Amino acid sequence: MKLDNQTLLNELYGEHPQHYVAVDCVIFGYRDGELKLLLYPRSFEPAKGNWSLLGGFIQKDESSDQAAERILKRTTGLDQIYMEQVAAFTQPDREPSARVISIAYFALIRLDDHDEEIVHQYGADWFSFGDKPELIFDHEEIITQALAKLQQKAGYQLVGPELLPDLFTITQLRGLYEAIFQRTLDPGNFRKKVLSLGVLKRHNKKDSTESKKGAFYYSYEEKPDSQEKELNRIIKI
Amino acid sequence: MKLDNQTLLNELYGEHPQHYVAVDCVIFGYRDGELKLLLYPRSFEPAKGNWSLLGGFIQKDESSDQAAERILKRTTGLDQIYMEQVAAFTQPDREPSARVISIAYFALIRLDDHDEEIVHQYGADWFSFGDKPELIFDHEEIITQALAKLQQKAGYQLVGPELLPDLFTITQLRGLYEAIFQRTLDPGNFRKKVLSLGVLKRHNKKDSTESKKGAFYYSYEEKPDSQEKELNRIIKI
DNA sequence: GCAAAAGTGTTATCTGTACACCCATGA
DNA sequence: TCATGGGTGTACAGATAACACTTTTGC
Repeated sequence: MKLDNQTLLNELYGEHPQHYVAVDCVIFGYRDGELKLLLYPRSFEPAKGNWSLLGGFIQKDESSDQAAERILKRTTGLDQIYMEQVAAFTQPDREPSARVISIAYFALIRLDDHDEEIVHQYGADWFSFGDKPELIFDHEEIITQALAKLQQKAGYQLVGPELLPDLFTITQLRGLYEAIFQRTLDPGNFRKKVLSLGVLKRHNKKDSTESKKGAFYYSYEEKPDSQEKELNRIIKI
Repeated sequence: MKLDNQTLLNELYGEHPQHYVAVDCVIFGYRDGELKLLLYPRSFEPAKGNWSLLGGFIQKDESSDQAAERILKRTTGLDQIYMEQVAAFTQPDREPSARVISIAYFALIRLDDHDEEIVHQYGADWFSFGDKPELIFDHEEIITQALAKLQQKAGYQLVGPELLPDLFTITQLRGLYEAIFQRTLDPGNFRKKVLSLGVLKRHNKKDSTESKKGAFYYSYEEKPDSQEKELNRIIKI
């Protein structure tokens, strides 16, 4: 107990309670036409061993963004991951044994990039979105809201580069969008739509693993003036 | 200091710090064609007397939703107000003298409903959105994000009933939307769009204060099957 | 040759937008 | 009667969605 520090604070806000504040990360990945979710067996009580989102507590001098980055880095070995805040979850009884306020994030990571070693060292595993185990506390609800946020983001700008390799085909990109929006999309119309955004650059190499004809690889091209075009809707929700 | 309680918690999460967690409410109103904002002179140190959002600390057994409701009720006398979480603001130095995590909300209230007495008793005042004073801490940024959230909501469903009287004209509704989106909207097109949603009910009474011809009053009609239609976009952001 | 994905083209329909135009009425 | 906002109609541009069709190549 840091009583000295506590005393200082009491002069200002001392009559108010303090709370544990955690971050919980919904980590999305994509492989084989399916949206994946990284889940962990909880390593400490309560609910030790049950499947859970990746989480941790906010420390004294870090923001929730920093805490989420720190936790993600520690457990997956990756940094500079795309992350976005989802919402704060604050029901007093959302954890049974202590009151913990949770600030939820979603993160998008490339499945092939990331360090399998570190992930497995924590007993973590990737689950298909449609086939996930029962989760502790309100983590199911957190995931639902995280997916809604991801759909919203993906509806306004391409989420290719965060979840796919540097080079990808339009069909792979469509597969990703079908996974995110949980419905099929017309191949021709999708192709025209994403190419019209003007942010994809075609390469001369072809991918021949998924079709006999072979499909051109594309990469995401960072254009400083491409912002405006991106505001057009890609998928109408 | 509730040391006994503290000790219990320490068995689980004791090594982690705790934080003050506040809610800050961006309270929107609408009058005379302008979006309004309810601001308070801060009643306690630090920054006492400076203009600020309405805020307060989350107590032991309440959620942030409940805290926001409690604070709003205490200061405006109103309950059952539409409120929505905006985001958590967590920069460690966002307040200069102590670390306070803030969960921001926006609230929509009808300016004519609310109890002027209670509001003024706290020295609070309504400011036009375009003409607000300098605010403490990061409250400017909170307001920016709150407006973005409001625009998003208003783009997908009518925000008439929360901000306007029970009976309103289409022109008044358009004025509200013009204030929210900070741009002019075509009168004819706006009328057709909102009426096509099928959620407005025309009354036989007319309002004659704003035009010579007089305009029909409408009210919001709660239809159980109107959900689907509401998902159509009202304003393209 | 055939199947299967890649890629292009065509068309009907819907939506957004600009704007013309009549209506009702208080000043 | 005329200015003003209320309210309706029209017409064009662009986006959406369904789907036909052609290309390429491994089997």
